[in-house]
Amino acid sequence: MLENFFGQVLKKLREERGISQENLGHNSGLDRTYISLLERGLRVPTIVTLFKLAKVLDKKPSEIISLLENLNENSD
Amino acid sequence: MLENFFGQVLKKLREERGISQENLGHNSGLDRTYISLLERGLRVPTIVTLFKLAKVLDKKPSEIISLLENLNENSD
DNA sequence: ATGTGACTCTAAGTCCGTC
DNA sequence: GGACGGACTTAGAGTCACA
Repeated sequence: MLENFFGQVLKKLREERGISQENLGHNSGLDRTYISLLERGLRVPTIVTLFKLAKVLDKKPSEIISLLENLNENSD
Repeated sequence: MLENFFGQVLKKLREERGISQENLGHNSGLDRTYISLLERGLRVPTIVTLFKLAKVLDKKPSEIISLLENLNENSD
């Protein structure tokens, strides 16, 4: 369920920044609808995409992965 | 050059564990030739693949990403 | 401002092999 | 044991129209 966890984390971080999917998409060079796919767990990003998103969210990529680890531990 | 950095890190961690590409591939459920592609910087993994590799390498996925960040900072 | 379906295109990942 | 190639299948990257 890593896709879903990533989606949850992404949405949470985005909302913490108070920006829209549209804004995040634009500033990371990704399509708005693609952000939507990620947040709904319908896509799993490559690490390149992870780095792009992290930059706009003002987080280290490793911090985002770390959040994922926490969710992932309590589930398999 | 994120692909190249990931390849370097992967190779380093694998050799530290003293296992072959074949072994890493088998234990992570990935193809041996794909491990080779990753190490040579010809492919970039998804985060799902990252988690699979990290497990066999006995590292946290975030630790691996962290190593990447260090390499990446001094280059763009 | 977002969800969703229906795409196309490219890259992830596999499987065969040779050197 | 690993580099490298070809041919392949699957899934991510990226876009658009519409609700």
